[in-house]
Amino acid sequence: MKKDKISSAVIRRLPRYYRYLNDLHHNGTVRVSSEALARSMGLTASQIRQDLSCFGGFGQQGYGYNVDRLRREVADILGMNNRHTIIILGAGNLGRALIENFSFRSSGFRLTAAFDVDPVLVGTRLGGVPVYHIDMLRDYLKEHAVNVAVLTVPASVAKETAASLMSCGIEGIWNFTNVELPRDEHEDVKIENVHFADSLLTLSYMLSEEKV
Amino acid sequence: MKKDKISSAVIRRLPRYYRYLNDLHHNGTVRVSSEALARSMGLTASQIRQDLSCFGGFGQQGYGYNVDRLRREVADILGMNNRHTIIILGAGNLGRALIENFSFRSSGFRLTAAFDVDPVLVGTRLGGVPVYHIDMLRDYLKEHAVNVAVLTVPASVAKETAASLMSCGIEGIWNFTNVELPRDEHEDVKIENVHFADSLLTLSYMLSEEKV
DNA sequence: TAGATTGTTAATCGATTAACAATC
DNA sequence: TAGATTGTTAATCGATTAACAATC
Repeated sequence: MKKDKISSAVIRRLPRYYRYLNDLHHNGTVRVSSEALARSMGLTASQIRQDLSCFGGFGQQGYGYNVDRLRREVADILGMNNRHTIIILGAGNLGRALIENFSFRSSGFRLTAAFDVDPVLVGTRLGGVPVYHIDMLRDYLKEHAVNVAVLTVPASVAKETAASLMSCGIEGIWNFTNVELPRDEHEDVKIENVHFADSLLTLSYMLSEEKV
Repeated sequence: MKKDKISSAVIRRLPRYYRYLNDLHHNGTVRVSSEALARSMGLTASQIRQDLSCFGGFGQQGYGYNVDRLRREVADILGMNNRHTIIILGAGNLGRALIENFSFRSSGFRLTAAFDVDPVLVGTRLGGVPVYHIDMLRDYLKEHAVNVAVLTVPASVAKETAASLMSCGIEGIWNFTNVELPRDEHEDVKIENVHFADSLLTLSYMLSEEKV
């Protein structure tokens, strides 16, 4: 599916392109030039054209880009049409916040189940999905094709839960614990970390910059 | 406080250095070489020495770095000793997850209050902090020195809430809404975005890479 | 056709890696 | 002292920006 290796700098910008294009689309904007898009995103037109040309020529000389077409192309590049299935491990506040308020669908994922150890939660439904006991995880994964797991368990059980997921053949982990997950022999598992503390510390750094 | 302008690539790595150094410290490790740290973090020793030398010489030839000393230096560079004060706007699931499970203290922040519009929550306490009605925000900010606000409100009110914070002189916003916040005339406000969707889409991209 | 804007090649800039003298 | 490892300078690599011919 991929020609050359795309640099991670480009990849990290793709979701942001998608977000802006989606907004433009919902505003009813039909065409956009690299110049105009660059201005609104705070990038250079050159960079946008360079980035997009990694994947093909989506524009037209003298016209620019068709917003809807480009939006769909970017969605496709991001794999948003791959009907990924996702489950969530840990239905505490954070897990619940994601289940109830995050639109997995908008990113092309179908959330099918949540897992927790709390007897009060197990057997209930949250935001439309059933909550199972975490002991049922292996059986569930055997019977359902699941690509990705969201890890919102306590840090103390993060590593073992991740190991269990990997041994069941999970393809990706969206990790919200502040634990660095070892891949061990499962080198092919994709891990995307959301490190809240790293993010806040970056802000902390920015606050003390240029003071004095 | 800063000599030359530090590149954002370096800054983004600092919290990760802190995390690893903190772990080493808690393991009782006293010294570490750039070589050993690089191996465990998946970087090159050169890069670590280069990064750290932006801020000064914290190591010693023939020995390496004293873990505790370096950890404290990095903490200081990150501004973790600046006793920042933080409030949180929006005490829904995500806000509550942060209030109850995220250790602001470990990042050098003191969480002092939460704000929401839900009459059931207003007047109560969550995780040790009082919940006020969001109408009290301006008054609260007048009477208390607050550096940073966490934005966990619904997307529909994100922009106006941010504008209100900025007009009250907030220094930083930790933004969890999927809305791009305009700075308008408050150019000096630091904004750190946590875009869940961008993160998940990056994972989605990685999943479809190298397939075929 | 004339004007606008792409895709791409070349030039520049910045970040990472390599090398090594300094020195603990 | 000999060995280890830093901090820094130089070399390389990669990413961003500039320029422009192609063309809608």
